[in-house]
Amino acid sequence: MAHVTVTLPDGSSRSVPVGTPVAEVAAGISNRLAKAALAASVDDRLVDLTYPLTADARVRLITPDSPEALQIYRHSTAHLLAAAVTSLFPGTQCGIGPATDDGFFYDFVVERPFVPEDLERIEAKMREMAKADLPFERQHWPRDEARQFFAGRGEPLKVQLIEEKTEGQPEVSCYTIKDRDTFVDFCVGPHVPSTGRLKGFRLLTTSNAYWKGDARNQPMQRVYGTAFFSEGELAAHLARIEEAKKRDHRRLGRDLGLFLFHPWAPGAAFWLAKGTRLYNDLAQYMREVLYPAGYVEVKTPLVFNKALWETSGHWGHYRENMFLVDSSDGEPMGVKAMNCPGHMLVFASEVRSYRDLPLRLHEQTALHRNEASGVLSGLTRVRQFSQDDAHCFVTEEQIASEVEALLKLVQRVYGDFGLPFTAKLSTRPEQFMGEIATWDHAEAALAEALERAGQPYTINAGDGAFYGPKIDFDITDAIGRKWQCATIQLDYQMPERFDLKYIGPDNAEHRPVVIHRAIFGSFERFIAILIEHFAGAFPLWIAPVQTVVLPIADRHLEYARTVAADLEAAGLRVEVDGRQEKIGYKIREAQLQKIPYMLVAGDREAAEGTVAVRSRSGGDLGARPVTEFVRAALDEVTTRGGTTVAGAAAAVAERA
RNA sequence: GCCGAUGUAGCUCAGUCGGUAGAGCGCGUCCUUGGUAAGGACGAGGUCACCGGUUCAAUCCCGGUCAUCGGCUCCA
Repeated sequence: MAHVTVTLPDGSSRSVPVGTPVAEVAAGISNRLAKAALAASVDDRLVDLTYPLTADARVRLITPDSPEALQIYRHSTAHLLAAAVTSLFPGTQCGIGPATDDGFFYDFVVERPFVPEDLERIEAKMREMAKADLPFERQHWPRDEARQFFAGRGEPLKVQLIEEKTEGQPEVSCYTIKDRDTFVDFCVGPHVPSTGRLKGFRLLTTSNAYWKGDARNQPMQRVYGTAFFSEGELAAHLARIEEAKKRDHRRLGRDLGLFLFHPWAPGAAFWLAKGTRLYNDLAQYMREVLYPAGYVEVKTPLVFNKALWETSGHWGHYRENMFLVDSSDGEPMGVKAMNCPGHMLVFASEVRSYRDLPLRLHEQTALHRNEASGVLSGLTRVRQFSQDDAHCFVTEEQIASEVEALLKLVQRVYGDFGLPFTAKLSTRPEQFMGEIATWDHAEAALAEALERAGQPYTINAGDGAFYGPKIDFDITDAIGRKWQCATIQLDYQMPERFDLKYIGPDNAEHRPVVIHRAIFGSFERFIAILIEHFAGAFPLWIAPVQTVVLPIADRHLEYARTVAADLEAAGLRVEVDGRQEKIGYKIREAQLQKIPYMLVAGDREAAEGTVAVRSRSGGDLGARPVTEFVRAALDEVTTRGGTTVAGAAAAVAERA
């Protein structure tokens, strides 16, 4: 019998008869591997364990530890869901059911929307089918036969998928799960060998979706679920969802008196006293970072003539997202949705020399974008917001060094907030403007800057903006969620549209390049992230109220006010809780407001010029002279104590 | 914008199978002056989101509007 040679990841190889399923290769290595294997990678293609080896190949078994494993496992769980649904609700049409970042979903066409009780029934059916350990069987069908089969079953969506995905192929693959009925799904796979492998899953919610995500198409019911290899990991994930709910900035924003929303201004926050404090402090922090880095701050108009937006190109592409207002002469004007066009006008307002470059314009004024009503959400998706926006006008040659400086700013700012982050370089998309040589040069400049700044990054090929490549940053918060905040985008188009020029050393006109960049992104969104990251327990240096003085009895109120005045004079943000309540009550309130330090003032303290310090996270620290506390607190502010991820985790551990 | 759900006191929520409503917390007054996470008594708060319809009667049923929440990106 003919043999093929299998090469394993460790470089070793072995010879097996032609047609041997990869599962047997696993069995030949070890029992443990055979039991753990879910699928395999053959010459970098993911396949089932039943896949027969017909040629020499590199083979890697996929086990729960493999990077691809969870995705396969979740996709199989989605199939199990579909099998359960079609079994319980005959006549249901299936759409698609992919794995997602933290679970899976499957879309169905059903008679009536699912209710929570349906989910319970479906999940119970899934467990029953998992317990029965039914095999996922792969079949190869002639394409026409498959089309007829699904058409005959009243599954036109599957027919459509077959037509779109397998054009020109003689055969298509389907997977079956045989229960009382046989569930058949058109699917490229791979899948785990049998339903018995699926354990830690849970259905979460249902929602509406459309076929192919297009509202003009067939409405469908989407069932979301999540799945992990073990019950323990599943429980941890569900706990994380609960934790995220507790940290929801919309709830904390109200509880902590930071901001509110009103139905009469949808998508626009009212910043209350404490929230404004935080907002302004962040704005000031950013100025203190940017001014020494050579930025100048400007304020440009909020409302512009149509001509500006026509020149920038936004009138054609972005108008439906802009608020338009009438002017006295009847011409519509656009409320600004971004600062760049205004900054182009600032640049163009003078003759610029190469000696003036880089010119860095920073702006924090409000922007408005008319987001669809259904997408508004807390501070993370709003209609009115401000960015820590800036545009750097540079020469072609300055790109790399300017971006390197920017990367260092990003590293510094996220470091100050204790937020870990990753960078990704997005390169030329299929639809792009300009010359390929220019793009190549720009991408090389960005890569060079990343290397020089010592910034690890991944490449997101083809994901750049049509006007230039970019670097995006994802920060990871205290409970592991990723948020895209900072961005650095090269733009060759906007200078072109506004016919920007500078005079070079050769005394000729040249076109500058614009770098759009933001580090926080928007103040609104960044504050939302900070609230959720710190669970509302801000480190001292950004806490809107840093200390509260708690007099024990009325006779200590005067002393408490003296203490507060001292703290305030030292630059600390302080309140006095002079209400006629017991000290335990005041402490409880201060803890719930997540105020970093509580200073108890009674007879002993008033007599000795001390305060009894209680820390939000560390409890009673004992009496200390006021001056000593001030010194320690100011030191903590300067060093940004409590900002690290570990500090945030400690804050979480505090009683909620 | 689309689909679904929700909207009752400042907050969290009960409730009314159609007869205009309640709790806890918070708030106010009084008593209490208390030493590290809730002292006590009394009291004030509601056009039951808004507009319209059905009805003798609507917070409840019907229609519309607004807002909020979950989705609407994940492509065998």
